[in-house]
Amino acid sequence: MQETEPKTPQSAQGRTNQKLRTRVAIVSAAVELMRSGREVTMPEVAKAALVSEATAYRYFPDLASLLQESMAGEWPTPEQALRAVADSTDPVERVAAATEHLLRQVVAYQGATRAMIAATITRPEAAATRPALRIGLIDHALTPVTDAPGTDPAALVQLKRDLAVVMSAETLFTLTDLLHLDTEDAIASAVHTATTLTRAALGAGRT
Amino acid sequence: MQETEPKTPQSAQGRTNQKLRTRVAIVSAAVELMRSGREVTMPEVAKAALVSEATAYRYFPDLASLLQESMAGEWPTPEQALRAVADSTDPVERVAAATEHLLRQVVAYQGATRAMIAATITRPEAAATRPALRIGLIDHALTPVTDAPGTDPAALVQLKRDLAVVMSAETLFTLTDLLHLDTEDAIASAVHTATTLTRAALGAGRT
DNA sequence: TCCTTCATGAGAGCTGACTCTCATGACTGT
DNA sequence: ACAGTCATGAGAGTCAGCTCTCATGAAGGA
Repeated sequence: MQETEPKTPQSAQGRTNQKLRTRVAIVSAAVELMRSGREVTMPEVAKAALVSEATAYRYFPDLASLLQESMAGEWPTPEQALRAVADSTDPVERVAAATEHLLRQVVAYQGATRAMIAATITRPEAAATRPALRIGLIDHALTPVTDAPGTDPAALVQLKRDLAVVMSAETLFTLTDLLHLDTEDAIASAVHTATTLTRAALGAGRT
Repeated sequence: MQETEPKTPQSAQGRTNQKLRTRVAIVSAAVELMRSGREVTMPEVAKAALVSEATAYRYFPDLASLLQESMAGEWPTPEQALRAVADSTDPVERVAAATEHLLRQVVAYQGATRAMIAATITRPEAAATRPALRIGLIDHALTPVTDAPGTDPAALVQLKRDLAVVMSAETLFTLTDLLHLDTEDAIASAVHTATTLTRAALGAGRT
């Protein structure tokens, strides 16, 4: 019951280039603003894109969608992110690298990420596309486990949930805003938490 | 350079009863609305308290403060929360109980909690008083460890950070909104994560 | 009892997330 | 080259979080 990709005005028909140009302009403006790390608002993006706010909303139903698409285009793929540990088959090491990468990205796009959480927390439905990034990273970090035999599938599912909670912007903000850790300590803490969970899950099945 | 407790209009001086009544009316209204689990807004609270919005803001600088104080007054103390495991000296068991309790409270006051996170995520400074609840619970759950000798202090600090991340509304919402778990599965998952971390931290110090 | 103090209400104002309408004019196919 | 389509802009409007001002009237002290 839905168009798939370009849900721009009048859904994918005629005047395609114009629409594409507009969409790109909006996303580019958003990306540029995001890179500053500051908060990103619709009015700001629209102004920077030389587009009216109304038009921006015609291309993206809400701020979250815009930020989501803009970030997705900027973030390295899981492969690129984990290039440093590409040769490693040690899940613990890979998860550590993935966690650190994820959190450093969040720090870099902190303002946009906060805006996204704010826009999403009171409308859970709008969060549908959010998990893509972390899930991709988690899965890729755990490929050595997934490929190899001998791991309890249920344990793997649980580990992924554990990591989805820990490898997150929410974790970063909990550590910095609530516990007042500085960025580096927060990242170190999260990495430690993630590796602990991974080690525990893959360690053994005694008792 | 600051008054300590009742930072009501004209800080604690004359007309004390009137001010107390007003403050209580506002908090009561907030509590009543919170109990419904629905979102809580300043205009709603003010109307329910038969007070103007301006007055509400005179007593509480922002929504977060109001919700914080209102929730704090409603939540069981750590002792009450962990009564069921009061006799237990097993940190794992106690942490499990604490986590489940915490998350069930969050579920009960879901709307207010979401509003609080929304109000807090884009203004980290305003989050100052938030961690009180979970930290209190965590500390109380870990008393058997704290009291007893033989645990690496650094490991304890790290465990508390781990748990501060996992025993949180953010965790619940990550699991329900992003991973689409239902409430019970989400709680079970978080409890599992918390116990895993506790067991790992207190298990031993090998390698 | 009078008078000062001060809590409060009413309401305007500002920002941001959205929504909706209406007129314009650029683009496209004929 | 004309005409109809449709992306877009402008702007008004709603709601919530907040801030600020001004007038009022009740509480409390003298």
